[in-house]
Amino acid sequence: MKIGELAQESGLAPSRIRFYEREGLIGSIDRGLNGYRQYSRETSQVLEIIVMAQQAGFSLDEIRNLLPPHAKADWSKDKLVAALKNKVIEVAALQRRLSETQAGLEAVIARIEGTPTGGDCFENAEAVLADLRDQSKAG
Amino acid sequence: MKIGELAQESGLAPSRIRFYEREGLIGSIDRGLNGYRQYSRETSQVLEIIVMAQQAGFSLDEIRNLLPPHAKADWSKDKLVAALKNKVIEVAALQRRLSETQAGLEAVIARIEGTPTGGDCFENAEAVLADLRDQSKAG
DNA sequence: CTTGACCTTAAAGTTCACTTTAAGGTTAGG
DNA sequence: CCTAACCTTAAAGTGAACTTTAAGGTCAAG
Repeated sequence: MKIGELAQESGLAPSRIRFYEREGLIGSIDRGLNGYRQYSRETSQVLEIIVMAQQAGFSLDEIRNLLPPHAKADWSKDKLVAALKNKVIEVAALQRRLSETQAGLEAVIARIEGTPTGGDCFENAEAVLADLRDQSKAG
Repeated sequence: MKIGELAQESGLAPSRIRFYEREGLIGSIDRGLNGYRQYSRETSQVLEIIVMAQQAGFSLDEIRNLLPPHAKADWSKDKLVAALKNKVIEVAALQRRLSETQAGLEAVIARIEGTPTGGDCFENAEAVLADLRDQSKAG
């Protein structure tokens, strides 16, 4: 699979895939005799994980440190299981970060909406809205 | 409240607060006779909303369009809450996807650990990769 | 055997979201 | 009065994450 096809499949620009290679997020890959990169289908999995991790708020630096042994397909059973378990850990990390984001969003929504029974929250929301309104008028 | 105090309270650098003002995320505020900015206590909550929205993946451009009053007095609460809830749904979808990935990975690990260690490691790897592919497409 | 769509590299450019700098004005404490 | 710690501005600088450009090599079709 050449870089254009991988780009098509993954939805990422070829320049971006080459950039990730330069940055060490994906390991070095096979080259054909012409020097063209030859990718395995596994690579689009890796790209997918990178994109998801980014959406969860990880920097490329964090993602690089999160995906350590991008050893190539010299798959022994142990290596394979180790790599997969690594992925499990990494996915769990993404989930934790997303949960935090989720909780933060819910908290903000609750404060803005105000709760029917909580006078404190309502008062808070009113204050927030009043402040927003004041600042908007002034600007 | 001067900008340094607001910075202290909100955890944002003064330069960042001025930057948000320049960018139109917070309206221009009162100035003392000396020209110093005078903030109300609620401003730190506006900043909190901005930071939370950023963590949820909103760009400053999106946040700016979310906050100011383009129309009348009914401008922001519904719009803002709707956008935030939309983001919650997006994040939840991402989490579901990750849960599926997680379950798939664990199933694959269990399967590999339950197979005998024969000479067909490569065959195993191929089967595993096929599983991963199916998993990602099902998600 | 040329055309055009691919691929290669290194290097420079872009956008976003800030921060730092430069040059100054203000205010509280000794 | 002096100093230090605040505040002001405009403009330049930074780092992350890419993209674009320049200059060229490869390859299938006509």
